[in-house]
Amino acid sequence: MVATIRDVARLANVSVSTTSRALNGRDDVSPEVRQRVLEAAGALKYTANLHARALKGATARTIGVLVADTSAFSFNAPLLSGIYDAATPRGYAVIVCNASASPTAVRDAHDMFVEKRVDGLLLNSVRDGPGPLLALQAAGIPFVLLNRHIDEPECDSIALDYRRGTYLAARHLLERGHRRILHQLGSRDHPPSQDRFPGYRDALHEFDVPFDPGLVLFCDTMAEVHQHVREAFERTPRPTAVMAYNDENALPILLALRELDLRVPEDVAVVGHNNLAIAQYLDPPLTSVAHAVRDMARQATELLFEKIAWPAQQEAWTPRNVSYQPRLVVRQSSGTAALLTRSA
Amino acid sequence: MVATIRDVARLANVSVSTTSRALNGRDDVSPEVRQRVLEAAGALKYTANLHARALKGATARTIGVLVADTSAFSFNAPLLSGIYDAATPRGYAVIVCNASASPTAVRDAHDMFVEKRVDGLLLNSVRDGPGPLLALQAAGIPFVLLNRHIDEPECDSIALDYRRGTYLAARHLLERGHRRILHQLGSRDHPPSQDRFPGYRDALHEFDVPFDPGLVLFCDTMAEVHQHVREAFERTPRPTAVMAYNDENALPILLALRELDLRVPEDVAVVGHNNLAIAQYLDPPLTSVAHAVRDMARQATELLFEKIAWPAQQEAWTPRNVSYQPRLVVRQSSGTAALLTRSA
DNA sequence: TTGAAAGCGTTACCAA
DNA sequence: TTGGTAACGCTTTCAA
Repeated sequence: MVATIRDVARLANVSVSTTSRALNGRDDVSPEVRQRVLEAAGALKYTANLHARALKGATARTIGVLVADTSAFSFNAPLLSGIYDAATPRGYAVIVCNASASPTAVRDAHDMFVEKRVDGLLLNSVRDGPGPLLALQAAGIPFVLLNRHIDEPECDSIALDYRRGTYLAARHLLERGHRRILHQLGSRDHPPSQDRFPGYRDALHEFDVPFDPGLVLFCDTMAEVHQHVREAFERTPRPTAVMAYNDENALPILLALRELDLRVPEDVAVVGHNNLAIAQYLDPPLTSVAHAVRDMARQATELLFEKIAWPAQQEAWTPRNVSYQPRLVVRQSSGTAALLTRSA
Repeated sequence: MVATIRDVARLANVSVSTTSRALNGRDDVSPEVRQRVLEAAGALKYTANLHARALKGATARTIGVLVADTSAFSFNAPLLSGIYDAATPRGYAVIVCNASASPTAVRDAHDMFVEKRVDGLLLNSVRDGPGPLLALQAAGIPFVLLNRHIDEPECDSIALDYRRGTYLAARHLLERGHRRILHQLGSRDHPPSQDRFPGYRDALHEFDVPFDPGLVLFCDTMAEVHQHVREAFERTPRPTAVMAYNDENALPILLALRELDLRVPEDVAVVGHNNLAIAQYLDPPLTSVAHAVRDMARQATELLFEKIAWPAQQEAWTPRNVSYQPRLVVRQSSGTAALLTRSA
């Protein structure tokens, strides 16, 4: 179907080895022969078979990405975008797998990555614990944890500091006088939800505000967000502020508040998370915690390449744990300066 | 670094060929030997090298995806998700490339896909014209155009019918009495923008409304959407309705209208596109054109697999062009039944 | 039931 | 400067 190097050699009337050297731009080939070989290759539309190259010891120039849940759109899209940005200019291809496709998806994906002899791996899921990671280490495949952390084995990780982001949001609200702050989270067993929660407690503790478990809501869908938040605001004493799990979830929250005739920010302050482009166009513009997802992914990919290129024989690699710091973007949904004065 | 089949054979004390047969579950191996081989493989954590297999004639079980622009988040995320959903259960890996990474990105990506001998290709970009497609056909790599179309060469394509979606939205507004409908689009040279526009003209024509070029706005960023739409509503005669390029863009539009104290839907009707989850939570809930992006991607992937499995030697393949029909989801932003009566 | 050998497409090593 | 040969890891004849 496709021409091989032998076809090219035959057409150019030289040996296969000379053809190989000519195609690879080596200098021990006469200009005239090189010319003939390149013409023949062009005529036959020859493209080297990467599998053969990989078998000879070259690498496949491919990295793998294991994503926790491909349906978490607004997170995964910039994540993958950052990875491509770093990988493509280096000539690396990216294979993406979905860890939540099936119960055995994580294992299947790891097996596939090893089969394909990828040069390295970015893991956004450690659902199956340290086992697969140890296997990777044994197989000599470098990897970096992407927005996940695990204590054993000690490995490289680059993560957004959700705890700190949540802390910043909560502190901001506490500073403005809020004491009953509703904390809306995603699924109970979802790592990003678990990462956020301690930041809320940190801030409460700092302001000597007792923790009320009734103010924490775990929601699996937008419809649940809407319903649970609405119910929470119908109870007394009413919360005076809400921290949304993310900016999308702020929308059903804002709807619930409209339905209850509660004004934002006069009656209730609202803070989002992730600072999507839409946040500034909401009514009122949404205060949100900005995380550099794309940058994080890019840097994780660059760290992975550093690791791939590391001469492990000569020097031991020291694992790194990079934490990306969030930034609170204050807009009107969390109150104005006037409000600040009033409640201070 | 990693065990080969010879290591396994040596440890199990059998030949390489027997080892291969045992590992591949062939039945001409004695149970006792098979057992020994599997144990040895387990002990050495043996994983077959896919490059060697591919070289022997097996396929790499990989498909490639060329995405037009990885930063178009809300479109690409469900697109890729649908592709994974179809590919992963079949044991296929997915390599994703970004066609807008560099001027040579399309060519580079095609070269890479051929080098890697992928089994098939999904193309969401035909930026470089028919040349690369002809090359693929010559190389015998099956491909399907994903939400793109090209006349020559004749090839398989699966696309969302943006023209029809835009027509439905415009007709809906015309039926409610609107005659000055602002049409906000994305970049002028962006195919999805070009696909939408004729639908607008179709509807105007059907209602005998003359086309006013001043009512079409091309915008590259959300900030531009906000600014251009605002300017358009400050001119007289004022439009009475807006069709947003997509739901995200509806947000800066709604903001511009709020700033001008124009009520939605009483003063201005607004229609979005893509029907994101957030549409129903906006204020007012946004009428939007729903497109089944994920389904389209899944079906495109399945069509690709059908093509990959096609016995081309025996029967000629007949190209198909599937058009995914949109659905208008009417919510309050385009007016109520009362309004309909009033303006009819 | 088992094993030896050939070959997939490529590159590297040596000789010529 | 060129070409023959071996080897990468695997599967598949074909013999034994």
